[in-house]
Amino acid sequence: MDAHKKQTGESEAPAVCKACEARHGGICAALSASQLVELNKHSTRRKVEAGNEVIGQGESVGSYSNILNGVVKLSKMMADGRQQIVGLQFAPDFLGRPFLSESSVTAEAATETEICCFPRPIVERMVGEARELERKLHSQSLKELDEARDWMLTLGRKTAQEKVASFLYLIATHIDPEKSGGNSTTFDLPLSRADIADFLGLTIETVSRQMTKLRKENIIVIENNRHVIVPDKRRLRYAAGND
Amino acid sequence: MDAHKKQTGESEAPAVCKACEARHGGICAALSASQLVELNKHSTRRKVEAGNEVIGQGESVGSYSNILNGVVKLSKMMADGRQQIVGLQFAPDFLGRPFLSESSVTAEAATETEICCFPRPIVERMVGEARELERKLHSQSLKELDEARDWMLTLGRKTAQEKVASFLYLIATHIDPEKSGGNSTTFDLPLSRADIADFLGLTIETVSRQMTKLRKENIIVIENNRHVIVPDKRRLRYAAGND
DNA sequence: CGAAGGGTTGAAGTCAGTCAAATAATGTGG
DNA sequence: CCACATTATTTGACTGACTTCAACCCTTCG
Repeated sequence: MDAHKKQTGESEAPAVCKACEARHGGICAALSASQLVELNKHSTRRKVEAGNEVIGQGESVGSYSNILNGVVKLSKMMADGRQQIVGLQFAPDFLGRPFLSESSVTAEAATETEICCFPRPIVERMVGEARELERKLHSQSLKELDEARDWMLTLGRKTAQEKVASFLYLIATHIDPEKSGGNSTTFDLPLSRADIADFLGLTIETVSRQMTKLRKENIIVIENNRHVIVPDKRRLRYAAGND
Repeated sequence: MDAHKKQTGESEAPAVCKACEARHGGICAALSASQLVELNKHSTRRKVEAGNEVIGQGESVGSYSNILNGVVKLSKMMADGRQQIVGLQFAPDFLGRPFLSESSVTAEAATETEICCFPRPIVERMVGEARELERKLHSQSLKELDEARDWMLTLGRKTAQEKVASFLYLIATHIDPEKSGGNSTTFDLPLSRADIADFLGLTIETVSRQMTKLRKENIIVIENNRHVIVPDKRRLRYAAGND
């Protein structure tokens, strides 16, 4: 059957892609099978350990990539070292901006992360050819913009308590491996207290205090510092000030 | 000459557009002369007084528009009334998101503003036809995303003093009617103290106090509460923590 | 003139930051 | 597997930046 398709000029999606975590929903979903084959020829899977940079702020970008699993944090730093995480990216998000060689943020793996890397020229050619791909990139940008603006409200107007609850709620609704059947969830925090603090515009100590406060109010249960159980997502959402 | 062009099927840009403030740099720059004529047939100029809504949060959008002059603020509000301005838009920015009927923010004129309105269906058809237009919209989204993330750093990590300086610097570099020859500038604040507070995640009082502090440090001169003189933009930039 | 809205200023209170120390988790070499 | 070093997190006491509450000023407008 594969042979037949090849004879007629049609191509099947590469086997790696078929099994790919990011095949659907990601940028690749906007490509035809033959484009996928083309892209796949030059793409390489890469494991990035927690804490390693994917793209440096103001660095020239050599390649683009899709997140296959794990969490990538986007951050900005001031001259004096103050830092702010400006976004979190999950599978199957696309990293990088075709045609813009400079990145305005630093992208760093928050957890152990797997990415699928594409060389710059290939991606840029494909963006030119496949309109669907451009649309997909545009819509991801819009999604990121909405998230950024939501977070501005959190940073500017919420209390420390609400900020921490907002963060936990964000993770609960993004990591969520469908195990969330009903109103309860469970997950491992992808970020250290220091990262959470940088995301929320707080200090480590305040994050810690608010976590224990949420724990004492039975809104969350914490095991091993990283594992969190949310018995009732609505309560968490409420604590986050989301209604 | 116009007649000749019409005979050959070519068309000239409409007169209104030729004189338009947003003709260059704006979305219209991505359109051919004939598309411009087409769009112009259905577009209407509208004046919006300061304080009036252009698009409501969660409201269905009846039309899109270009800002011709003035400043539009994008804001979000929490259930209990706390508010955060998540973006400022200047001419020749485009307002609205083709194909998305719901807006996640409220757009309100901060100053008296003139906009050029286009009916939804026309814009959406054109986006489908003109790839250049789609690109332009995408690149405006990316610009807004960068601005949003810059502001996240301001909201999360800067002091009240730096926030106010950042705001003034932002305005100085955006209003800037080329009169800024060298290092000094002058402008009228497009936002009230209340709006500035909502933009910076502060209270009116804190904004006021920081303004007088900057005044006493001779970084700015204030006349009539709204008119600001910046003798040295570099000093303001420094006060904003931008290096 | 008096009312109303926007802006400034002052005094007191509070939330989150800072500094410091204790405790828990993680890793390393023996 | 243990003793130790190292790092991450929690907890406490104190400080300080920003908020809150309140009064006041100034301009505008009926």
